Amino acid sequence: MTIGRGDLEGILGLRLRRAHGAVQRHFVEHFADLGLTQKQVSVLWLTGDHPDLAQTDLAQALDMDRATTMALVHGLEKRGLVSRSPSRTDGRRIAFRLTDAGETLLAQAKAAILEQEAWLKARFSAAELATLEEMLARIYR
Amino acid sequence: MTIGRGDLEGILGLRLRRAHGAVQRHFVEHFADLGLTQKQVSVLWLTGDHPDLAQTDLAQALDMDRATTMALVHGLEKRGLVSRSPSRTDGRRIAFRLTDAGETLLAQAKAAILEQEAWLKARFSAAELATLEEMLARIYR
DNA sequence: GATATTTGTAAGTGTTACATACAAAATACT
DNA sequence: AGTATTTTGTATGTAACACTTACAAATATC
Repeated sequence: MTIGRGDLEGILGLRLRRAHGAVQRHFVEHFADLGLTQKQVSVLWLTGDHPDLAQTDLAQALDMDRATTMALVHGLEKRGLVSRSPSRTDGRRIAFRLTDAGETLLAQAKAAILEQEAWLKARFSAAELATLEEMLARIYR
Repeated sequence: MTIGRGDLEGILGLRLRRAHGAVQRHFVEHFADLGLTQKQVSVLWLTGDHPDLAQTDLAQALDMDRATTMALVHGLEKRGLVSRSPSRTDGRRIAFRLTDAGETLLAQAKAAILEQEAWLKARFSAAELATLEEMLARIYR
Protein backbone atom coordinates (compact mmCIF):
# COMPACT_ATOMS: atom_id res chain seq x y z
CA MET A 1 0.00 0.00 0.00
CA THR A 2 1.49 3.26 -1.11
CA ILE A 3 0.09 6.32 0.50
CA GLY A 4 0.31 9.95 -0.39
CA ARG A 5 1.11 12.51 2.20
CA GLY A 6 -1.85 14.81 1.64
CA ASP A 7 -1.65 18.12 3.42
CA LEU A 8 1.57 17.02 4.97
CA GLU A 9 3.23 17.87 1.66
CA GLY A 10 2.78 21.53 2.38
CA ILE A 11 4.46 21.45 5.75
CA LEU A 12 7.83 23.11 5.40
CA GLY A 13 8.99 21.92 8.79
CA LEU A 14 8.53 18.34 7.70
CA ARG A 15 10.47 18.87 4.52
CA LEU A 16 13.26 20.35 6.52
CA ARG A 17 13.23 17.39 8.86
CA ARG A 18 13.26 14.89 6.04
CA ALA A 19 16.08 16.67 4.23
CA HIS A 20 18.06 16.77 7.43
CA GLY A 21 17.36 13.11 8.01
CA ALA A 22 18.51 12.17 4.53
CA VAL A 23 21.80 13.96 5.00
CA GLN A 24 22.26 12.45 8.41
CA ARG A 25 21.61 8.98 7.07
CA HIS A 26 24.01 9.43 4.20
CA PHE A 27 26.75 10.44 6.57
CA VAL A 28 26.21 7.49 8.87
CA GLU A 29 26.11 5.05 5.99
CA HIS A 30 29.19 6.31 4.21
CA PHE A 31 31.45 7.39 6.99
CA ALA A 32 30.78 4.92 9.74
CA ASP A 33 34.42 3.83 9.70
CA LEU A 34 35.41 7.30 10.83
CA GLY A 35 33.82 6.65 14.17
CA LEU A 36 32.59 10.23 14.31
CA THR A 37 29.21 11.84 14.00
CA GLN A 38 28.58 15.07 12.16
CA LYS A 39 28.24 16.88 15.43
CA GLN A 40 31.51 15.51 16.68
CA VAL A 41 33.22 16.60 13.50
CA SER A 42 31.84 20.09 13.98
CA VAL A 43 33.31 20.21 17.45
CA LEU A 44 36.69 18.95 16.29
CA TRP A 45 36.66 21.36 13.39
CA LEU A 46 35.96 24.39 15.53
CA THR A 47 38.44 23.30 18.14
CA GLY A 48 41.07 22.95 15.47
CA ASP A 49 40.34 26.37 14.02
CA HIS A 50 40.18 28.08 17.38
CA PRO A 51 42.51 26.62 19.98
CA ASP A 52 41.69 27.41 23.60
CA LEU A 53 38.00 27.37 22.97
CA ALA A 54 35.89 26.69 26.03
CA GLN A 55 32.52 25.14 26.71
CA THR A 56 30.42 28.23 26.30
CA ASP A 57 32.05 29.32 23.05
CA LEU A 58 31.38 25.97 21.47
CA ALA A 59 27.84 25.83 22.71
CA GLN A 60 27.12 29.22 21.27
CA ALA A 61 28.81 28.61 17.95
CA LEU A 62 26.91 25.39 17.35
CA ASP A 63 23.58 26.36 18.88
CA MET A 64 23.82 23.83 21.61
CA ASP A 65 23.20 23.59 25.27
CA ARG A 66 26.22 23.76 27.59
CA ALA A 67 25.41 20.35 28.99
CA THR A 68 25.03 18.86 25.54
CA THR A 69 28.31 20.38 24.49
CA MET A 70 30.12 18.84 27.42
CA ALA A 71 28.75 15.40 26.65
CA LEU A 72 30.30 15.73 23.22
CA VAL A 73 33.61 17.08 24.43
CA HIS A 74 33.92 14.48 27.15
CA GLY A 75 33.44 11.76 24.61
CA LEU A 76 36.15 13.21 22.41
CA GLU A 77 38.47 13.64 25.38
CA LYS A 78 37.95 10.05 26.45
CA ARG A 79 39.06 8.99 23.00
CA GLY A 80 42.19 11.09 23.23
CA LEU A 81 41.21 13.49 20.46
CA VAL A 82 40.87 16.56 22.59
CA SER A 83 42.82 17.72 25.61
CA ARG A 84 41.65 20.18 28.20
CA SER A 85 43.66 22.45 30.43
CA PRO A 86 42.63 25.27 32.73
CA SER A 87 43.09 28.78 31.45
CA ARG A 88 45.75 30.84 33.20
CA THR A 89 43.89 34.09 32.81
CA ASP A 90 40.52 32.81 33.97
CA GLY A 91 40.50 30.04 36.52
CA ARG A 92 36.96 29.07 35.66
CA ARG A 93 37.59 28.33 32.03
CA ILE A 94 39.00 25.11 30.74
CA ALA A 95 40.38 25.44 27.24
CA PHE A 96 40.15 22.73 24.61
CA ARG A 97 42.83 21.76 22.17
CA LEU A 98 43.23 19.00 19.65
CA THR A 99 45.72 16.30 20.41
CA ASP A 100 47.91 14.99 17.61
CA ALA A 101 45.49 12.14 17.18
CA GLY A 102 42.73 14.69 17.03
CA GLU A 103 44.49 16.64 14.30
CA THR A 104 44.97 13.51 12.28
CA LEU A 105 41.40 12.39 12.60
CA LEU A 106 40.11 15.88 11.90
CA ALA A 107 41.94 15.89 8.59
CA GLN A 108 40.18 12.67 7.62
CA ALA A 109 36.90 13.98 8.91
CA LYS A 110 37.19 17.15 6.86
CA ALA A 111 37.75 15.04 3.79
CA ALA A 112 34.66 13.02 4.62
CA ILE A 113 32.58 16.13 5.14
CA LEU A 114 33.75 17.58 1.86
CA GLU A 115 32.85 14.36 0.11
CA GLN A 116 29.44 14.51 1.61
CA GLU A 117 29.09 18.14 0.66
CA ALA A 118 29.89 17.24 -2.91
CA TRP A 119 27.21 14.57 -2.84
CA LEU A 120 24.72 16.99 -1.37
CA LYS A 121 25.53 19.98 -3.51
CA ALA A 122 25.54 18.08 -6.76
CA ARG A 123 21.79 18.63 -6.85
CA PHE A 124 22.13 22.38 -7.23
CA SER A 125 23.64 24.94 -9.52
CA ALA A 126 25.95 27.52 -8.00
CA ALA A 127 23.20 30.11 -8.05
CA GLU A 128 20.70 27.76 -6.48
CA LEU A 129 23.19 26.85 -3.82
CA ALA A 130 23.71 30.45 -2.85
CA THR A 131 19.96 30.95 -2.63
CA LEU A 132 19.44 27.85 -0.56
CA GLU A 133 22.20 28.70 1.87
CA GLU A 134 20.89 32.17 2.37
CA MET A 135 17.35 30.93 2.92
CA LEU A 136 18.42 28.36 5.46
CA ALA A 137 20.34 31.00 7.35
CA ARG A 138 17.17 33.06 7.56
CA ILE A 139 15.61 30.28 9.56
CA TYR A 140 18.20 29.93 12.27
CA ARG A 141 19.56 33.42 12.43
CA MET B 1 34.93 35.55 23.14
CA THR B 2 33.00 35.53 19.94
CA ILE B 3 34.26 33.21 17.30
CA GLY B 4 33.55 33.00 13.63
CA ARG B 5 32.77 29.73 12.00
CA GLY B 6 35.40 29.83 9.30
CA ASP B 7 35.08 27.17 6.68
CA LEU B 8 32.18 25.77 8.56
CA GLU B 9 30.06 28.53 7.08
CA GLY B 10 30.25 26.86 3.72
CA ILE B 11 28.98 23.51 4.93
CA LEU B 12 25.46 23.08 3.67
CA GLY B 13 24.82 20.09 5.89
CA LEU B 14 25.50 22.19 8.93
CA ARG B 15 23.15 24.92 7.79
CA LEU B 16 20.49 22.33 7.29
CA ARG B 17 21.08 20.95 10.75
CA ARG B 18 20.93 24.36 12.36
CA ALA B 19 17.76 25.31 10.52
CA HIS B 20 16.19 22.04 11.55
CA GLY B 21 17.30 22.62 15.12
CA ALA B 22 15.80 26.09 15.19
CA VAL B 23 12.44 24.81 14.02
CA GLN B 24 12.55 21.94 16.47
CA ARG B 25 13.33 24.30 19.31
CA HIS B 26 10.55 26.65 18.37
CA PHE B 27 8.05 23.84 18.39
CA VAL B 28 9.12 22.55 21.78
CA GLU B 29 9.05 26.00 23.28
CA HIS B 30 5.68 27.03 21.98
CA PHE B 31 3.69 23.83 21.98
CA ALA B 32 4.91 22.00 25.03
CA ASP B 33 1.41 21.99 26.46
CA LEU B 34 0.26 19.83 23.58
CA GLY B 35 2.29 16.96 24.93
CA LEU B 36 3.21 15.92 21.42
CA THR B 37 6.41 16.09 19.43
CA GLN B 38 6.53 16.98 15.77
CA LYS B 39 7.11 13.36 14.91
CA GLN B 40 4.14 12.25 16.93
CA VAL B 41 1.98 14.81 15.19
CA SER B 42 3.13 13.49 11.83
CA VAL B 43 2.10 10.00 12.84
CA LEU B 44 -1.30 11.13 14.10
CA TRP B 45 -1.82 13.20 10.98
CA LEU B 46 -1.09 10.37 8.62
CA THR B 47 -3.14 7.95 10.65
CA GLY B 48 -6.07 10.33 10.52
CA ASP B 49 -5.76 10.81 6.79
CA HIS B 50 -5.31 7.13 6.06
CA PRO B 51 -7.18 4.83 8.41
CA ASP B 52 -5.98 1.25 8.58
CA LEU B 53 -2.40 2.20 8.03
CA ALA B 54 0.14 -0.30 9.30
CA GLN B 55 3.67 -0.18 10.60
CA THR B 56 5.47 -0.47 7.34
CA ASP B 57 3.36 2.15 5.57
CA LEU B 58 4.06 4.69 8.22
CA ALA B 59 7.73 3.92 8.34
CA GLN B 60 8.00 4.37 4.61
CA ALA B 61 5.95 7.54 4.46
CA LEU B 62 7.99 9.23 7.14
CA ASP B 63 11.40 7.83 6.29
CA MET B 64 11.71 5.94 9.48
CA ASP B 65 12.79 2.57 10.64
CA ARG B 66 10.11 0.00 11.49
CA ALA B 67 11.35 -0.22 15.04
CA THR B 68 11.42 3.52 15.46
CA THR B 69 7.92 3.75 14.08
CA MET B 70 6.63 1.21 16.55
CA ALA B 71 8.14 3.07 19.47
CA LEU B 72 6.15 6.09 18.40
CA VAL B 73 2.92 4.22 17.81
CA HIS B 74 3.16 2.34 21.06
CA GLY B 75 3.51 5.60 22.91
CA LEU B 76 0.43 6.98 21.21
CA GLU B 77 -1.52 3.81 21.88
CA LYS B 78 -0.60 3.87 25.55
CA ARG B 79 -2.04 7.35 25.72
CA GLY B 80 -5.26 6.22 24.11
CA LEU B 81 -4.83 8.28 20.95
CA VAL B 82 -4.46 5.39 18.56
CA SER B 83 -6.09 1.98 18.52
CA ARG B 84 -4.79 -1.07 16.74
CA SER B 85 -6.64 -4.06 15.41
CA PRO B 86 -5.53 -6.97 13.26
CA SER B 87 -6.38 -6.82 9.59
CA ARG B 88 -8.94 -9.34 8.40
CA THR B 89 -7.39 -9.76 5.01
CA ASP B 90 -3.81 -10.16 6.19
CA GLY B 91 -3.26 -11.75 9.55
CA ARG B 92 0.19 -10.27 9.86
CA ARG B 93 -0.86 -6.66 9.62
CA ILE B 94 -2.19 -4.62 12.48
CA ALA B 95 -4.03 -1.54 11.33
CA PHE B 96 -3.94 1.77 13.16
CA ARG B 97 -6.84 4.13 13.71
CA LEU B 98 -7.34 7.27 15.69
CA THR B 99 -9.53 7.08 18.74
CA ASP B 100 -11.93 9.91 19.47
CA ALA B 101 -9.35 11.36 21.81
CA GLY B 102 -6.84 11.04 19.02
CA GLU B 103 -9.07 12.91 16.61
CA THR B 104 -9.56 15.70 19.11
CA LEU B 105 -5.90 16.06 19.88
CA LEU B 106 -4.98 15.87 16.21
CA ALA B 107 -7.21 18.85 15.50
CA GLN B 108 -5.33 20.85 18.12
CA ALA B 109 -2.02 19.58 16.85
CA LYS B 110 -2.82 20.61 13.31
CA ALA B 111 -3.60 24.08 14.53
CA ALA B 112 -0.27 24.17 16.35
CA ILE B 113 1.58 23.01 13.29
CA LEU B 114 -0.10 25.61 11.14
CA GLU B 115 0.83 28.28 13.63
CA GLN B 116 4.40 27.14 13.48
CA GLU B 117 4.31 27.06 9.72
CA ALA B 118 3.14 30.64 9.70
CA TRP B 119 6.05 31.60 11.95
CA LEU B 120 8.46 29.72 9.74
CA LYS B 121 7.15 30.82 6.40
CA ALA B 122 6.89 34.48 7.33
CA ARG B 123 10.53 34.77 6.32
CA PHE B 124 9.82 34.03 2.69
CA SER B 125 7.80 35.32 -0.20
CA ALA B 126 5.48 32.91 -1.96
CA ALA B 127 7.95 32.49 -4.79
CA GLU B 128 10.85 31.90 -2.43
CA LEU B 129 8.80 29.38 -0.52
CA ALA B 130 8.07 27.38 -3.62
CA THR B 131 11.75 27.39 -4.50
CA LEU B 132 12.83 26.35 -1.03
CA GLU B 133 10.30 23.53 -0.83
CA GLU B 134 11.35 22.19 -4.17
CA MET B 135 15.03 22.34 -3.29
CA LEU B 136 14.52 20.56 0.01
CA ALA B 137 12.61 17.82 -1.75
CA ARG B 138 15.57 17.33 -4.05
CA ILE B 139 17.61 16.36 -1.04
CA TYR B 140 15.43 13.63 0.35
CA ARG B 141 13.78 12.36 -2.76
C1' DG C 1 4.54 -29.34 1.47
C1' DA C 2 8.97 -26.91 2.03
C1' DT C 3 11.05 -22.48 1.62
C1' DA C 4 11.26 -17.60 1.54
C1' DT C 5 9.26 -13.16 2.52
C1' DT C 6 6.62 -9.95 5.14
C1' DT C 7 4.97 -8.24 9.43
C1' DG C 8 4.98 -7.37 14.18
C1' DT C 9 7.49 -7.79 18.58
C1' DA C 10 11.23 -7.31 21.97
C1' DA C 11 15.59 -5.90 23.92
C1' DG C 12 19.57 -3.32 23.78
C1' DT C 13 22.69 0.61 22.29
C1' DG C 14 24.00 5.23 20.98
C1' DT C 15 23.47 10.21 19.94
C1' DT C 16 21.56 14.42 20.71
C1' DA C 17 19.19 17.57 23.73
C1' DC C 18 17.42 19.66 27.65
C1' DA C 19 16.59 20.88 32.72
C1' DT C 20 18.33 21.24 37.17
C1' DA C 21 21.30 21.73 40.91
C1' DC C 22 25.82 22.43 42.70
C1' DA C 23 30.72 24.27 43.43
C1' DA C 24 34.40 27.31 42.21
C1' DA C 25 36.18 31.41 40.22
C1' DA C 26 35.68 35.99 38.68
C1' DT C 27 33.29 40.34 38.50
C1' DA C 28 30.39 44.10 40.17
C1' DC C 29 28.90 46.80 43.75
C1' DT C 30 28.75 49.27 47.98
C1' DA D 1 37.54 45.02 51.94
C1' DG D 2 33.51 42.41 51.92
C1' DT D 3 29.21 40.92 49.96
C1' DA D 4 26.36 39.75 46.05
C1' DT D 5 25.94 38.48 41.36
C1' DT D 6 27.44 36.32 37.23
C1' DT D 7 30.04 33.06 34.68
C1' DT D 8 31.98 28.57 34.11
C1' DG D 9 32.42 23.76 34.69
C1' DT D 10 30.42 19.53 36.64
C1' DA D 11 27.06 15.89 37.65
C1' DT D 12 22.64 13.70 37.25
C1' DG D 13 18.45 12.59 35.27
C1' DT D 14 15.06 12.56 31.59
C1' DA D 15 13.48 12.23 26.95
C1' DA D 16 13.12 11.66 21.82
C1' DC D 17 14.77 9.38 18.10
C1' DA D 18 17.15 5.98 15.46
C1' DC D 19 19.33 1.86 14.55
C1' DT D 20 20.66 -3.28 15.08
C1' DT D 21 19.64 -7.79 16.04
C1' DA D 22 16.93 -11.69 16.94
C1' DC D 23 12.63 -13.98 17.11
C1' DA D 24 7.69 -15.59 16.10
C1' DA D 25 3.65 -15.73 13.29
C1' DA D 26 1.26 -15.26 9.00
C1' DT D 27 1.50 -15.17 4.18
C1' DA D 28 3.30 -15.95 -0.38
C1' DT D 29 6.11 -18.57 -3.59
C1' DC D 30 7.80 -22.47 -5.70
